[in-house]
Amino acid sequence: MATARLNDSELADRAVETFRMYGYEGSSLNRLAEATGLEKASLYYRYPGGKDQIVMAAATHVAGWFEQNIFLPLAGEQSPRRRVQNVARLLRRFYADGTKPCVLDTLSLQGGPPQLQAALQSALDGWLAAFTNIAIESGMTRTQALRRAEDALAAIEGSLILSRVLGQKRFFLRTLASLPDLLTEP
Amino acid sequence: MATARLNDSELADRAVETFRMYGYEGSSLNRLAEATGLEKASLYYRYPGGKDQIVMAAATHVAGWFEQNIFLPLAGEQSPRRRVQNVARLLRRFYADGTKPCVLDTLSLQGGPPQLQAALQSALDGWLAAFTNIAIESGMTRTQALRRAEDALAAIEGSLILSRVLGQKRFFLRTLASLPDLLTEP
DNA sequence: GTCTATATTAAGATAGAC
DNA sequence: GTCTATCTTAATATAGAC
Repeated sequence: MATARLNDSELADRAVETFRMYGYEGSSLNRLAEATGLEKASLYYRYPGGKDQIVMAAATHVAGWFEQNIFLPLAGEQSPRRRVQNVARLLRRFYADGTKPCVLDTLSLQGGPPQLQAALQSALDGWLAAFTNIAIESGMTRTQALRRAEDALAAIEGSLILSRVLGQKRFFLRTLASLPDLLTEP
Repeated sequence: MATARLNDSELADRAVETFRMYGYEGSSLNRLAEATGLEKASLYYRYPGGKDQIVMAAATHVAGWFEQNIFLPLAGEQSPRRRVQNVARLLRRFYADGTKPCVLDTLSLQGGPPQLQAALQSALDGWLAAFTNIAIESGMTRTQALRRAEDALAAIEGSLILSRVLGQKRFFLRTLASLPDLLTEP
């Protein structure tokens, strides 16, 4: 058997980059083929279910990224504040200083397979829980911590839109800078 | 000359509804025809430039809606707080309690004509200016007012995403409820 | 001004060679 | 496992009747 040009993780990663920029409907197989360096037929070999299977693999891959770069670091050894600072740094890279959209936004538009919405919901739920937990650990009540987590998530997603539409990174970067206080100062 | 089934305003309104749900790439002429009740050929008669012209008309129409339902009410006669409460009510209807996405989000993805991004940027700039002005009028410094306006916009856009992905209106509704304090309490 | 019918291009998807 | 070639369907767009 011939060896694959890209492993599943690299392949899903390229797919995520395409879906986050163009959305589900805008991510044609031609664009996905170009982004991955594979021909359309090769994509069908890797994902017999076609575009729907590719987008689900992309969603799963992003959920894994959240696991590694948000959930795990937030459950680490350092002080809560340092852990949040670390996560903010990782988020800054993932969103390229606010120049790249969030898949939770992009892929939650109408269109795509029904399970996709469930996958996005699950990923966002996990993210909210991770933020809530670090806020509780920082001394907040459950209610207050939940509220801070929701505000933080909304601020991240909202500032990404402002940064994208106005072409200015400062909105997103400022939100990241506010994260430590928001999540760890009761 | 035969009389049009829909005037330009009604037509643009249906187009906006389609674009906000499906984005630019997902809004095929078939979907636009279904949403407007016109055949594709009739859409080309009204908009010879095709889909690109339709999306620009939609963007212009939304900018007009902002003018009428945000800028003008915020420059009204009542107290600043009452004016913001009024705008919050209008926003609640426009976003259907947080169940419908914002075109500034949906249409700012990759794809579509280049002028579209300029139109969205201009609409968002106007919205920010209107929010900033009411905050200044409420006694804030220019710097503080600008900051509050940006935070308010990001909170609106971000909470719309949370509400959409998690299927819960409360995120968006809570943001609307916080608007009067955010924009009029120094 | 809107329609039916049709042309043209791109999208999603498969077959079979290497 | 990836490719070229091809099929089928849907998309954008136009022609011409009413």
